[in-house]
This record gives sequence, structure tokens and C-alpha cells, in this order.
Amino acid sequence: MPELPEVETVRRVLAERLLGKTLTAYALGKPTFYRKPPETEITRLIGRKLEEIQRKGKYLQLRFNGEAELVLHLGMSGSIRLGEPTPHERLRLDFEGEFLRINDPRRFGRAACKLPTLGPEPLEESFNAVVLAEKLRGRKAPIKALLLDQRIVAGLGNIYATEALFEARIRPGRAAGVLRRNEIGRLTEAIRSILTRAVEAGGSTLDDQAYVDPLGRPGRAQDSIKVYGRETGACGHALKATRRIIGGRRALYCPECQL
DNA sequence: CCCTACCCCTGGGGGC
DNA sequence: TGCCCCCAGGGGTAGG
Repeated sequence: MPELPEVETVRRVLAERLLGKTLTAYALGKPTFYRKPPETEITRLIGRKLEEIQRKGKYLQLRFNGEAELVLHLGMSGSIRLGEPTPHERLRLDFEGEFLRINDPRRFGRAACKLPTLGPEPLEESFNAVVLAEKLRGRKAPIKALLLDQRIVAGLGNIYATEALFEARIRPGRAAGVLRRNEIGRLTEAIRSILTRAVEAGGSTLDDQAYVDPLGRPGRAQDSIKVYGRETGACGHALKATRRIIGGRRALYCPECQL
């Protein structure tokens, strides 16, 4: 559910509320995430001050004094809330009386001590057409599968990968390695602009309930979605779903506009 | 290394 | 109303 724009929105709210506070306790939900968080490591963080919250792709990295850190991921259905208890609490972190709760019905979220290997941040200079072209060269997997691969570029999920391919006018099933230079250029720019606009709009809240920020506020980026979850694209054409599963999920595209 | 299939879960919606 | 099947914004891992 949460992709880069949603996680970035969460990060900003958390930073405003929690920076400078000390982790005083934590509690696992019953049940907690399907992968049990590393309790001895989390226990070691108690008494430390939260100095920085960074976002790496879809991960949140909480940095404490003394080089200690905790990495959080929201999986498919997770959200972070400040304040009152939620129905599917999997992990709670207490910061001097302020409660950070991860609510996650499907339990795919996780808490860990270190980040996996991630590709470049799409909104930073390290991501550009030359870098992307290099990573796609010779690859036979569908372009959409590689956009969803966090080692190629960090932070895209099904919504924004779908939107970026539409904006770049590229079919999701094309082999990544055959994309032309100008197509990769369009794709790079599309990823940047889609994500930038979505961050400015505070992320996408598609179904009522799904994503909300830590204070319970929905995003507004769903209003500018042109393809994902629609039957007719913003271009006015009927959209098509691939029969084939690409990168673990079905792909949606406009057969008229995307080549 | 590359690529695909499959697994980890729960809840909501549609069809019957 | 109930049941069953399908679907979902993610990622790790095991094979070929």
C-alpha cells in the first residue's frame, strides 16, 4: 500500500512530533508481524533519543543517539498512527508518552535493524536516465517488473509504476533491455514528476480507510491518478489488464497510448 | 546473476 | 444472511 509518497508524508509528520524524544518502551501486538521483530535489538534502543528520521525508498529509518537505528516497513496494508489504539496494532513505540503505532491488518510489515540493498532514490540526483539505462541494459524482464524491483530504483510500487509507464507511453510488458534511449529518458522524467506531485499532495488514499497519515489525514494524490484502478484512462481510452502477471501483480495499461 | 513462481497474511467485495 | 472465491498499494526466498 504505502509507496514512496505515502512513506515520505508519514516521515514528515513523525519528524515533527517525535524528534528529540526518547524511546521509553515498546510493545509487540498480539499477534505481531508475521516475521517477529528482533526484540533484543529493540530493547537496546530503550533510553535513547530519536535524533533523525530518514526515508529510504519505502523504508523509514529511525536513528537514535549512539549510532543505533531501527528500520520500519509498512508492507501492503500497514499504516502508522500517533495517539489512540488501532484495531490491528502490530508494534507500538513509546516516546515519552507519545505512542507510535503500526496498524497492519495483513501483518506483512516489518521492523528490522538494517536496510536491504536499495537502488537510487528517484527524487535525488543519483537517479537519472544514464543510471537507469545502465541498469536496464540487457535485461529481458518486463520493464514494470524492474520498476517494482527496489534494487533498480527505490520507492515505486504498483500505483506509481503504473502511472509512470502511462505517462512515459511505454507498455508494462516490454522487455526492459529493448527500450530506446528516448523512452528511458521519458520514463525517468515521468517517475520524477509523478512522485514529486504525489509527495506534494500527501500521497494517495484510494479506498476510504487504506492509507492515512499518522494523524489520520488522507492524501489527495489519488485525484490525479490516470490509470491505476480505473476502467477508462485519463486519456479517454478503455484500459487493458495484462493476462500475464508482471512482477508479481497484474499490469494495467492503455493499448492506444502505450507502445 | 537473472527470472519466475510461490509464500507470508487478513479483510472486503462480488457472485451465487 | 452465508459461503466461497478472488483480489489487494510488498518483499523474501527457492528453484530452474
